[in-house]
Amino acid sequence: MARAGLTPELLTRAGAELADEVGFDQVTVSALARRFDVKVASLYSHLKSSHDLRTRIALLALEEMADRAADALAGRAGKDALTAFADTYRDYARAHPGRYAAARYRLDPETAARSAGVRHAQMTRAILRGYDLTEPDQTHAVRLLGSVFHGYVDLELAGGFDHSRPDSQESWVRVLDALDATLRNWPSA
Amino acid sequence: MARAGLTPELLTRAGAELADEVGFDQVTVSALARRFDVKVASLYSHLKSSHDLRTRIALLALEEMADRAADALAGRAGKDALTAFADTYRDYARAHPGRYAAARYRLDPETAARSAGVRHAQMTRAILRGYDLTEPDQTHAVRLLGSVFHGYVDLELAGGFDHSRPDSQESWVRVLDALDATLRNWPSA
DNA sequence: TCGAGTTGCCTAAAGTCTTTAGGAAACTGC
DNA sequence: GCAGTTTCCTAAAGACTTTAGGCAACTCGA
Repeated sequence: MARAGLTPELLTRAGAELADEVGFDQVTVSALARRFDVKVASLYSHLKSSHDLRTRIALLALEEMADRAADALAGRAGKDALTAFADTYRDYARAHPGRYAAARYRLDPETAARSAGVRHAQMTRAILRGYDLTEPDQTHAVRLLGSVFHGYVDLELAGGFDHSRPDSQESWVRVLDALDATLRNWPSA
Repeated sequence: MARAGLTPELLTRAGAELADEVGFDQVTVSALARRFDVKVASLYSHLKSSHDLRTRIALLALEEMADRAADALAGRAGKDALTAFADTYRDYARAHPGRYAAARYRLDPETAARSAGVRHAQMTRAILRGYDLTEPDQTHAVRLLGSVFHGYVDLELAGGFDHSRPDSQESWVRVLDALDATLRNWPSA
């Protein structure tokens, strides 16, 4: 029988597409096998387990987001950098909801340390260089930014802002305005 | 054979405990049946489906959180109300991670409209009465608060702040300080 | 280019979970 | 105490995960 030419990378990309189409938690080894017209057991030559597949998709999503964020950040500083960064995050989530959910998949500490999650943290700190914060306030601010970005995008994706006025885009802009103001006037302890 | 005396309410409570012990996505009809020493099919006299079980747990969690938040809010205003509200949210999540995850389970619009989620929104608006915001800024602020609370708690629960200094409690306090300052000096459009 | 070794896909099978159908024992109320 | 209802059961089918073992299809050295 002709070989299908599967590789872990190919399966991961297809898994990411599947996630965007049907949701990250609907990504199964079975569904992926179906997509390649191959028996389920065959995939186990390339993937250790269902968890392995999910982890690979998560790492892919983190990489993609970090790459886009890095592009967006190039040559920007201050509020300009803040909004560019935040927008890539939100835009990615809306274009790729399954991948975004994947990026929130719980990784074990070693995997997380080797992931592009580290670059995210570095970029967040880079943005804060445009504001006048020193440790430990900078760390507090990193956590605030992470919370707002993740929280807003997550609620928006869950449909939380769907059926109320004003529309989400408007709130997003105003939330970023508020965040910028907060960073410029960070209250001391 | 003696009856087990199951009811949807009993099963929901047990499901919530199970969620806190093993995680919300590990809550299955099978595991619940095991816990009551009863065959799986028996539970289908009380629950429509696995989705029904999850929905009930979600509604329970939303109720519990709203009740605690209402208690915490009684007699408080301004920053005092803000932190009390935020703390009940975070404390609940840390004490009941499975239930907290359940509260984020996607409900269909009608169910959501009948859920305690509505009370959460009302309480958030009540807190903002202590600040000087009018529509549509109040709505933007509601969304900001929801994002920060949810985002922070979610990241913290995912272990995002585990292995770095300063500890999460300290950041939480400073984030709430910053949020209070933001609301007091909300930037106009 | 041909044989040896490796790899990739297969069948088979066991264990998990969900859900429905249909039956019998245990309750309920008249 | 009997009729009707409810609750739990057995049985079964369908989906997903994972492992074991087999054979065909590649790869490479001689």
